[in-house]
Amino acid sequence: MPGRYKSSSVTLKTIAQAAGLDVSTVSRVLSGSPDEVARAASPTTAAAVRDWAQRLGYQPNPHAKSLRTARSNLIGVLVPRLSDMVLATIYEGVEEACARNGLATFVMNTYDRPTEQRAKIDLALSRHVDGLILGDAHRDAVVLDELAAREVPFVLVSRYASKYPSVTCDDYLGGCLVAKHFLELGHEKVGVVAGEPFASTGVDRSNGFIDTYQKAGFEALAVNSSFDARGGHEAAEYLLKQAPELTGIFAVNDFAAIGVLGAVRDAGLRPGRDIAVAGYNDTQLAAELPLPLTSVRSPLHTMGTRALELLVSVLSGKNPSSERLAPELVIRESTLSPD
Amino acid sequence: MPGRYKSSSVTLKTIAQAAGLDVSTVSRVLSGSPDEVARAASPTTAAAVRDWAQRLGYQPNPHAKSLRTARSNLIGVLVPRLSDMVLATIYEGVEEACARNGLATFVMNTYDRPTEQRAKIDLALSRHVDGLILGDAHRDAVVLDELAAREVPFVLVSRYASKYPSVTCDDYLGGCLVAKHFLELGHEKVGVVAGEPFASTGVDRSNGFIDTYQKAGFEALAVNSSFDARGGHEAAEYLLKQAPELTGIFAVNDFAAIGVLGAVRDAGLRPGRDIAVAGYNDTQLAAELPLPLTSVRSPLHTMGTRALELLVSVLSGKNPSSERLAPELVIRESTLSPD
DNA sequence: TTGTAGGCGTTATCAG
DNA sequence: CTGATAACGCCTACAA
Repeated sequence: MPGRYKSSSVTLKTIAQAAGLDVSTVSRVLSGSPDEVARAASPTTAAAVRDWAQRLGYQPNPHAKSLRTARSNLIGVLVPRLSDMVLATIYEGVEEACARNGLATFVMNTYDRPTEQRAKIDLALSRHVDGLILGDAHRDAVVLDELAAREVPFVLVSRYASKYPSVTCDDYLGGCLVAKHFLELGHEKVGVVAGEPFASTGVDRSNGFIDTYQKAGFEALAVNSSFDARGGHEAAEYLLKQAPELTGIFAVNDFAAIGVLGAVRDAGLRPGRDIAVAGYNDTQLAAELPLPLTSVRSPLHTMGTRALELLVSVLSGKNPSSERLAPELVIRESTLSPD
Repeated sequence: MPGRYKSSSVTLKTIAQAAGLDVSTVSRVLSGSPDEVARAASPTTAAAVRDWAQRLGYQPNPHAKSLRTARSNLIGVLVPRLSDMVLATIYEGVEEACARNGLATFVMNTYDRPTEQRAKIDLALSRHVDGLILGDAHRDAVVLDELAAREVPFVLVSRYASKYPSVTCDDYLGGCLVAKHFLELGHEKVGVVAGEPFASTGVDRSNGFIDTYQKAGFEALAVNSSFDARGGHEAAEYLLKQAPELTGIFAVNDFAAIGVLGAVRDAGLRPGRDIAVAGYNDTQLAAELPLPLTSVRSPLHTMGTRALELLVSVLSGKNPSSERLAPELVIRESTLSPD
């Protein structure tokens, strides 16, 4: 019996013996809902059972329970990578909501690679999770279609795809907010560091920005990038070479924006003075950078909790609709009026 | 039967019927080690069983297995917070190593609060994890002592405490490396943003730095801080007010260092020219900042994998010794020779 | 209101 | 080498 430790091996049997009752009676008291119990056991025995359970420190064995009920109270969570602070913060919300609902999670990184996505999904399913929260959805929803075909309950978070239930930020609106801000400042030549084309986040943020500029009669220059600092750096280098006359750059992610700041400085420009830079997500870092960064705040923690609640609702057989949370522009020194 | 989906309900029984064998035989083939099988089943039946298992897509039910064997192949992982890129990267290593060992993890945030630590430990134990990896150890090891008293197998990662098995970076050495670098550059008046006093990481890094300076005949000024950008900002403000003549500041964490950069700029100083700034962990960000940051690289991913391997070794009844990985100084523009 | 009797899918012990 | 049998802890008809 290797690997054992003093776990509470207090079982229903233990309590039954202590209370001089049958195991089934004990089970009824301990697992039923309040009113179920009321109808199935006398108040005195119920009290006695609960008392013993408390005193002995009874903890139901989750494996036995899962085996019996075919429900594991386990949720699989897939993210591109947890070392992306954005997803990690969303996960904090998921975890909190899980705790409230008596659920636990398996979190796994998929690095936005479809093979990994499939592999990790299978891993989660082999552990018999009740459902999945996917933070790594691609716009072409092939993996999701497969999942739906297997009738696995799942919800998306952060990114949406096809018509699957999701909790996202209104990224299009977020992009518009930045564009309006830039326009008010008088920036006419602007660029967008647009993120990965397979993620709805980057695409919507860029489109919101670009469309708003178009309506105002200007063309915004866009280029894709990875969501990290390096990606932002490279993309901004490209933009500045392509169009040195730019006076504003919107990066769809704070980390990319940091890379943009670096590239701007490398080009001999003063971010905030010569060129406005804005990011997205209002990461903790944004406010604390040497040059505080204008950014769109998205309710990351809330997205996590709502995603879990959405999944719970799906698991209970409902067919809830997706949710889109409101972004908010936070203006800081990285966007000032041009000289 | 709510919340069910097409899970592979192929059981041993299914295979036994298909192959015309007994369940116990099938089990022996499918669960034993290669040589155990060789002694317990004829090659032909073994092949047949494996063939059917493959063809039917058999997946053992982890709950049944856990119930029977009292081993869950589940690991609990506690971190201060996953939105700290450092811990998230360590976790990536843990996850990878888990996958290799057929294990899965529950990751939980404890926010460095002892009550949360205890609560999350209990949560993990109630799920019958086989062991724990703790990334949130405090130097006063009270929670750990409790855990040890309950004979729960666990290892520490990132931080160490008391004599419990751990995988860490040689943080003291890391601090020394920075000090030597600063000394070579001719900095005599220096400060340390030392992080939280309850974390061995911050303490060791500071001490390594301070001791090296002391040996060289100089006094380094130290102040505690939280590990994030805001903490670094506040700490640096304090240091610069206390001793405006400082020409170098070592922050024990890259995020704190970013805060330091901001404070330095706020004070009208040019980081990298007027004052050297160094961080720790060589986060992705360090290289991409507008002013690239000198930092000590710690093998985060490896720390994660080694921690899991250490735990596996503990679980197999061994008494392995702790491991301390080597840091490496990465010099960038934030530390140049003083004018 | 309580007790009895399976069975969820596995593994382990015991005969044959 | 293989098959019967029991048990892990829990839930739930069904019967009393």
